[in-house]
Amino acid sequence: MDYRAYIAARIQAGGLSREEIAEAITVPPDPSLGDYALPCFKFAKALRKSPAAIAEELAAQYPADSVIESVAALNGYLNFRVNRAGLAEETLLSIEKQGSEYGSSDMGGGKVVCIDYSSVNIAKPFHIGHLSTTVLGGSLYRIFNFLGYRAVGINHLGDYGTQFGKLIAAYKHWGDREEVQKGGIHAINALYVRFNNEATEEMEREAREYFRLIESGDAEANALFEWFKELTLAYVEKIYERLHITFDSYAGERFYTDKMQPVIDELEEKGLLTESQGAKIVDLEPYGMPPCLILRSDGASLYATRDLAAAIYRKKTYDFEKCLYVVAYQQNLHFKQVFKVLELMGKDWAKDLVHVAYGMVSLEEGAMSTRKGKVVWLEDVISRCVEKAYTVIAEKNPSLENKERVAEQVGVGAVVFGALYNNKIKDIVFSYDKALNFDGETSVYVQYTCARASSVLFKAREAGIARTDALLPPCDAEFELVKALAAFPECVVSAAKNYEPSVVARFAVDAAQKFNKFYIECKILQAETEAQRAFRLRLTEATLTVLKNALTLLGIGVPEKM
RNA sequence: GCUUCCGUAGUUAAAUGGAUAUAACAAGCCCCUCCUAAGGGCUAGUUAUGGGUUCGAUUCCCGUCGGGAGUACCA
Repeated sequence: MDYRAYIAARIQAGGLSREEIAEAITVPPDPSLGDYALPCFKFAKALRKSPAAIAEELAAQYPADSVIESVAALNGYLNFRVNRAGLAEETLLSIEKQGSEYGSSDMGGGKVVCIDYSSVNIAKPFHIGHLSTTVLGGSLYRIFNFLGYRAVGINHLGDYGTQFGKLIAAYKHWGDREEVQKGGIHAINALYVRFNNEATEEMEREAREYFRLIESGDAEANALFEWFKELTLAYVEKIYERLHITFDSYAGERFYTDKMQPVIDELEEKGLLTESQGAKIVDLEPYGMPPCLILRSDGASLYATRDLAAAIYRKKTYDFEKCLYVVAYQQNLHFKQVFKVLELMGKDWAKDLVHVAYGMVSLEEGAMSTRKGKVVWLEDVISRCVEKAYTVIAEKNPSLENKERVAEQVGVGAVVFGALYNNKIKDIVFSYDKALNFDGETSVYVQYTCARASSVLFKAREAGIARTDALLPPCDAEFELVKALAAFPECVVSAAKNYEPSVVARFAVDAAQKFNKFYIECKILQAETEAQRAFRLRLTEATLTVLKNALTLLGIGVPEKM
């Protein structure tokens, strides 16, 4: 039931449409005021009356019924109280019927949303800075699928550039096949770092030559490159598995090597390409932006050139309704330029390209720097969180089976949640202190709440208490919980609309807080009456379902016990 | 310089233009003969600054201050 529409249909005020009234209906800051409220200030001018008077009048006229039980005017607000049992019944039935699908919808109608995220660079291990794009993208992928879209996850590999020439040169000078095979990506990265620190003029020249060899299809150079790529992918896939991240495509920059020329031709045809300082550019001066570089003065393509080709390819291949780029705000200008160039090329779908920008990660001692060794590797953060989880479990619940498995869910969950809980645009200063804190507004809190609920339900089953569709008018704590659960579907929609998984993360904590208040205030198994116990068990089960759905959208597992 | 983002308790943050600005962490104090204390309760403490728009601004606009990012051949 859409309560806003229901209320709006029963109100006539100042010639406003029902939609406008429904839109204006809010939720009061304090539940003791009511469940819904209509601020009457907007009507004051048209009706030439004070908001307070209008509210009084509307309150007197409003036909209370079995859905909206009472109406009261206060401070220019019209406050509505819904029938608690009615809302509870509707919400519980809907959760019970839909189960793990509760909160999903078909609003996407099967339309495609491409999501470009994580985008690993060959030969570069993940540090903590790669976490945001990976888990934000991974969560958006799930959220859009949940809402009936067809999400296409794209890992736009960073597999093109002169750095790979450098890498091969470094390997040729200092590398050892066995060591690299054994050391994997960190061994490769060490070679690259060493090159940047120690390379001579001569080696720089070699690096450029190796890059040329890769480009011209030289067998040996390509074999080395492919080997580095394999080692990189083997490494990231392990991490993706732990984070529950998947992709539908690994088409990276190299994939577009042969797809750039047509774009350049098209730019030329459309008269957008001009020469400046020896380079080919698209002039964006009229739009207040620096030029978009398409070809360097030596004829080589650039980042923007490949992104243009990639966007066109994706539109052609997937016919997306939207294409999201989950990339740090550092690249705001780059995407503004690329999107603008596509618009100038007459691609009407350029408006469907969205740069989902997020904040930067630094360390307490400042910006990360691989060269200076100021770096926090992602796998280290994950292992430390999992270890901490294991330690806590061993201490608090020594008899728990599957300690490793639970520790993995808890530890990984904490890492993921830490990156998804706040607005994505916020910068993050990483610290182990914060990462390892499992108290308060964390995934651990939500998981713990789930474990409590599971435990109650388990004990009920053990005692042979059957599931029922018992319903009672909820008390305050019960009703606050019901309202929280009822809000989940619109939370998911809001998360998708704003490309903001934090909405779901915040929902999970809020619902968990409401459950814990209920859990403390209302005895479930030892309720006073059987009907009360049955209703509370029903509410507990529904809470568990919804919290699971929320955490699943974030890519976080839910242990039954912990 | 220009462009752009950000500025809320000691800290990290929340708040489609709405009522007394909301949580968590840290601090102090309480609560396990009772469904998991990774929990609950209590105390104390916040919108950088000056204008403007509005019945009403943390939110929108302009300025100032402070911080981040970007600003032509890296990605």
